[in-house]
Amino acid sequence: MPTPTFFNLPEEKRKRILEVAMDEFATHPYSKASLSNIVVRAGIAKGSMYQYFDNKQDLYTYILDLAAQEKITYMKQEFDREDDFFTAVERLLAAGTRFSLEHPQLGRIVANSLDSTGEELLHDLYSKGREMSMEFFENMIKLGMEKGELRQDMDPRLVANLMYSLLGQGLADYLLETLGVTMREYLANPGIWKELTPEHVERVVTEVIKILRSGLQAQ
Amino acid sequence: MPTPTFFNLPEEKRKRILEVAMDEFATHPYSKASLSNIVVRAGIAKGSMYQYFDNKQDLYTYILDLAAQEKITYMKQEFDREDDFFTAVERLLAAGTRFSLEHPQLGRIVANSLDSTGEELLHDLYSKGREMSMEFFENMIKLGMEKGELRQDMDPRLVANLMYSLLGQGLADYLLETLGVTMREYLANPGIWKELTPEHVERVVTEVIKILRSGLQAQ
DNA sequence: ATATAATATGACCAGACAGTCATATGACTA
DNA sequence: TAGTCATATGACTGTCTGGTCATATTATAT
Repeated sequence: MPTPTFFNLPEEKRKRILEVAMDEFATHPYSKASLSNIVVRAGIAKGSMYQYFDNKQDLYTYILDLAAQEKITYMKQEFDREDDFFTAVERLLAAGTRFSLEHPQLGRIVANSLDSTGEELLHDLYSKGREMSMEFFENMIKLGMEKGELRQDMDPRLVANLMYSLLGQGLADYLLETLGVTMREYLANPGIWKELTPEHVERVVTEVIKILRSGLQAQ
Repeated sequence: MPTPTFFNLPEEKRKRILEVAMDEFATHPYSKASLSNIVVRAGIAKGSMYQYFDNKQDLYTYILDLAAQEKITYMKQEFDREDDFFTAVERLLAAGTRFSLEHPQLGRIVANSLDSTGEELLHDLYSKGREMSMEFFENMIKLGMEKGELRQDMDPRLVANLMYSLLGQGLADYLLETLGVTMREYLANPGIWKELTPEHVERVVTEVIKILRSGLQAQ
């Protein structure tokens, strides 16, 4: 957690530091992100950073938490526990994809945290995030089975795993790819979002859900 | 590419260097893998490494290529272009999963290369691998559509994307998870493989294919 | 104006990194 | 034995890293 000093900072300065740090962690995995680089870009002294945060990990976890909270809030708006399974998944997938396109920086920070390989220091933190998602999915699936919306000859944990793979960053990446834009380029210039209207997102999401519902096989 | 000197090395020494380097690149992403660490563990001088390879990237690309070739060879054994779509996917998925469990080191090296975020240097190389897989999937899908095995109201590119997400490292990870083992632990002690028989893998693969075929929805 | 506390600073440190190079060792040839 | 070529070596360089700390600046209160 940041020190009280950090919260006493004039808002302009505090925001600037956060923005720069977010950009750094969105464009580099934890171990490659550079504190030295951040402080230079934010126009503050190295020592000052250590008046605000204990160390690199403290800064990172704070920022990851901010990003994750923002995404969760965004998704919760879209989630309605009264929805049937496929409607719920459709809305979650649409919301997640829109979030990644509207807030690519935050999206990347969260997405980076989902691949725990190679960051031993953060492995526990990262696992926790994955486990929470998995549990959420698993409960949705079990409920869908009880309500008779889903086939019951499946292992919920396995299905949750498949959904986790499917519903991640993948769809946003696919949409950018159809425009010939890499996520890297998009991060640097998100103006291209104009072409990716919510309707466009919705159309692709609908197709994915149709597949999730009925499979690939010809009738 | 390695220098002639490297290939002139006594086999024992050459193998030892490769083994150590593979382990390093399997357990660390490119930027975190340490040449200094490799040479110490392999018991050779730093300078010697530079008699064998131009630089770190040269060593890495060589090793990634070895791992990828090995996996491709393994998968090709299992692939039969006469198979119908779902049989082909089933066999590919089973083979890929078995490969990751039988050769976790090679599997990790390849899997690490599939996430190009944060390794700007290697971005082009990594993209090429992804594009080749995607093209392969896309062709399979188009063929399946033509043969009437698959629904034809889907965008092949989108389906290829979904398959790419689905058929990656995910299933091997899931299987390890059901045993309460992380990939990290498994890499250090692959002896646990005994519990993960090919039949076990086949059972889970069959379930995934059933879902891929007919979806999640209750009939 | 003075004293006290909060904040800002950047030179500095130790460690790790990829990569270099002059020198040493060995092996093979004449 | 002398000479030539391939190979091996590890001390060293330059650069970057996260992190520290004595000192300087600023704001607050008396």
